[in-house]
Amino acid sequence: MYYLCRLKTISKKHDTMNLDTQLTPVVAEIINTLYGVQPVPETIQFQKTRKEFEGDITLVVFPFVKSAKKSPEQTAEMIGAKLLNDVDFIESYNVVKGFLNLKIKANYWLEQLKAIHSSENFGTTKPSKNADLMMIEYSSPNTNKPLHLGHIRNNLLGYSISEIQKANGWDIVKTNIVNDRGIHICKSMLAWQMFGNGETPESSGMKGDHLVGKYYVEFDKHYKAEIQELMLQGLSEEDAKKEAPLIKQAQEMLLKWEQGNKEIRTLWETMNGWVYAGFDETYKKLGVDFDKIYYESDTYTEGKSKVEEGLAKNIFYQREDGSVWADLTNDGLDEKLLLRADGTSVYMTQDIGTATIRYEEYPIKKMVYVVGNEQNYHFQVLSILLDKLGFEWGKDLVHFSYGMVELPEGKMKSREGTVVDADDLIAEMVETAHETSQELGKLDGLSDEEIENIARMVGLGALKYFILKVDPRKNMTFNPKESIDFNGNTGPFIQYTHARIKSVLRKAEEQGIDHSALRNTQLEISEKENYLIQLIAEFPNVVKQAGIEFSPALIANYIYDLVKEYNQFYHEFTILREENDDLRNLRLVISETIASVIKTGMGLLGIEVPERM
RNA sequence: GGUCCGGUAGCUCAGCUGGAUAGAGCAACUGCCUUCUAAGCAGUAGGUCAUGGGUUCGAAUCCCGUCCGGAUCACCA
Repeated sequence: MYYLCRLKTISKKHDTMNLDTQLTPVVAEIINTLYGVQPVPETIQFQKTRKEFEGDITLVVFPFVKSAKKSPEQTAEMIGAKLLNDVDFIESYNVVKGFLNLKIKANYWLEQLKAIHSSENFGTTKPSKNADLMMIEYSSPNTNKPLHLGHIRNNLLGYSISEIQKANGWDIVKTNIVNDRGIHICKSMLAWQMFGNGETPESSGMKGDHLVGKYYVEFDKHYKAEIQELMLQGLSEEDAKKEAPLIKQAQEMLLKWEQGNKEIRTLWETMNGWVYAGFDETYKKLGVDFDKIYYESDTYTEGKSKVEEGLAKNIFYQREDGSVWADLTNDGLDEKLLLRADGTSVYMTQDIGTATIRYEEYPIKKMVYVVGNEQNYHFQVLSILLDKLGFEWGKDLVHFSYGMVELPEGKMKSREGTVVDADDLIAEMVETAHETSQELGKLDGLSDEEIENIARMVGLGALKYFILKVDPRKNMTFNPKESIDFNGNTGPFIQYTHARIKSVLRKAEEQGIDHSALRNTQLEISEKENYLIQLIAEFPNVVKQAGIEFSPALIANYIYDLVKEYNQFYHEFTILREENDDLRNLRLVISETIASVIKTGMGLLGIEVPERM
């Protein structure tokens, strides 16, 4: 098992499509010819030429100066001359210190563009019929309170990484394990029984998950009061927490639930039903979904039997009180409880059960858990336990461990009411998007329905992009007042660029311009156009890298770079008014290809892009 | 205390498998709409890459120490 934060990758980040794989063997051959040594493949490193120098791709020659027994400049010069001679698409080279900058012929890039423009699903690999299956678990809510900002990050990451892996040829099953049982669920049930007066989502007009959450808070309030009372009577805080009537009643309720008490089960089903309806609404608004949902109430007993199996095989041991433990001291960890003395299961037991069932139901090649980094230890243990139990996939499970979302004043705390509610946040974003487009007068003349839809896309785009552009492993700060912007490195900026391109393309169509094929690939093109094509050509590598690193942020940052470059181009060049038809068509093809990369890339983040805004 | 993660502009973040003068956005200031959408573009200003060593031709990037922050080490989930 590994944390993604430790994942090392092999491929380079900024390589250009095919180019460095094409050139690497040539360089190896040249080094061999010139200096009589076979270079280690890793020492042949290409990078994108920095903007301040002339060229498209740069070979770092420092690794070869020893075997060349020459200065870096001389070495670079020799290799450059040979490359120019041997490779037909190299136009020229120049040497700066130990850097050999190669300029590639424009024609090479134009041919690339032509191929990209006429290809379908550029940048993504469709899963083949016998593709390996990756199961991705995300969301995994408790059914006692509504979703909040932390869940939003989880959901967006889970959904996006599923799309990204799909684009890398995996067969994906998105799954959700709903934590629908346990003492915390009983707390809200009990509070509702005692103080609810039969309130329902219908009678109160409240969303089901919010209603149940309200009673969870209610429980806590009364529970705390009872603890205070008992402490005044002289009990220690610890004892008071154990002896409070409410907690005892909740435990009693849990016991009844486990025994299948009809009344309790009915209440449980009713209240969970409210919560599910509420969650479905939030998921839908957020645009995330699942292929298969598991419920812990269905899987926890399977965990128990697996643990008992392990006990029988002496993998685990039992204490005098009857509790079952795993001794992980040989793995550098502690001892871990798996079954309580009364035979009830804990979190770990349930995860073992769920994993077992999943592997029975699906031919899983890779199992991914999208869960916060606060549970790193848990997954380390889970991996070892599954391995000990004889599951071959145990040690290979992936914990996609992501950082917490913090507010400017620190961690979100439900007890202090500083939690940012998911539904509220989404509504606010859409509302702001709506106001902004009205202020800008961009949507005049569109139907109310269209305006609503665009506001929804833009508001959600802002939120999603804001969260996904950050490296998932890192904690991030979310300032509700300031964080969400519609300018600069934001979702709306990218969506805007897409809409802008679409507008140009519509006008081209109105004028009857046919740019369906890039006919002339022998054009003189500007540096900006050249660079845009190179950026476009990098897209497939970015998708691949994002898959290897499990990082939607790579996609987000790439699209931003692309869009920023495009806007400069858009400002500097005319497209439709260009008098040279070939050049005009080239610019249309570049624009259209970029619009399509934006759409695909944003799609990998779960963000829609409008045709106009 | 043990283990793990992080510290880059005032703020939010890129860059980190070692490569050229560390980049964006926000906030501040200055320009650019009679021309394909100004949610845009151009510019000014802003840095001891926490800190001290080490490895290297070369370190924000790798190694070690220190400081600061966070997570975790539950018969919670």
